[in-house]
Amino acid sequence: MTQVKENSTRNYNKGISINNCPVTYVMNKIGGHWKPIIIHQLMSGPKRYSELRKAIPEITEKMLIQHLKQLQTDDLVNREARPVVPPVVTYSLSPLGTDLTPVLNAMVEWAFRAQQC
Amino acid sequence: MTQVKENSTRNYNKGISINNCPVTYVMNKIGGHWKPIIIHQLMSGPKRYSELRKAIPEITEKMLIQHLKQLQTDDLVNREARPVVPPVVTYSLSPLGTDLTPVLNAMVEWAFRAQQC
DNA sequence: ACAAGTACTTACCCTAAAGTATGTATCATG
DNA sequence: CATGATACATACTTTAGGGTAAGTACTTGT
Repeated sequence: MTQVKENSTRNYNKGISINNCPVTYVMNKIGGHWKPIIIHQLMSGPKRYSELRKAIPEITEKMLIQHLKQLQTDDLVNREARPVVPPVVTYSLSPLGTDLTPVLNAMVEWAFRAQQC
Repeated sequence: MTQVKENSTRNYNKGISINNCPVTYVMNKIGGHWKPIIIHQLMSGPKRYSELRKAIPEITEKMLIQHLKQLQTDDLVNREARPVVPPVVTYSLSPLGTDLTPVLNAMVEWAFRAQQC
């Protein structure tokens, strides 16, 4: 029975609220290797699961659905499943997810300015 | 002798350039648990090492200097050491680091909009 | 009857990032 | 002569995130 350390920063940061640090809050939502890439793909319009896989060839299926699920629970993407066979599942950005555009744009702008120095 | 898998996505993402994915490029610079918090602290002006420690009580010294070093090599913060005893070391945002302000502001704005929904 | 396509699921492994704990150099001061 | 203050360094451990590989359910086409 291995003890879980409740008061570690690791655990603390998980439940961090917007009031503690808004930037950390955002990082928890869109941080990591894959989430920004997935969001970026969906910014060019809704896509089926298989289309996302083709658009991001390096991602594994596990990572793809795992992050898509997380993005759903965070209300950044919507999932629409048509009950046909073979299944047709379409993912799209929610209004909240669409609102991320200025954030990602600011990042891209900074990235190019950083490159020039 | 354990083989290192050269062609893993893990390794691939490390050397990712701005041309592949600007957002991932930015994430590599300011992502993680602590970097945004440190940058945010320095946005209110230069601070000594000990001041940063007091301002971010949860961070360990190891994490603090480790990320300060990384931020230096990425040219986001400057380090100024006065050769006195006891030492006086002051950290401040570089011009490039200061340029991150719109990015962090966009994040904060989005965070508060997200909270209302 | 079996391969193919779709959208997942699950079990197991590996590593990088984060955390813990302790040590170092220098000098002023009591 | 030992303590305190500052700004680190370093060895070891833990954990969360990511990766690999294989399996599932359902139906259409051959």
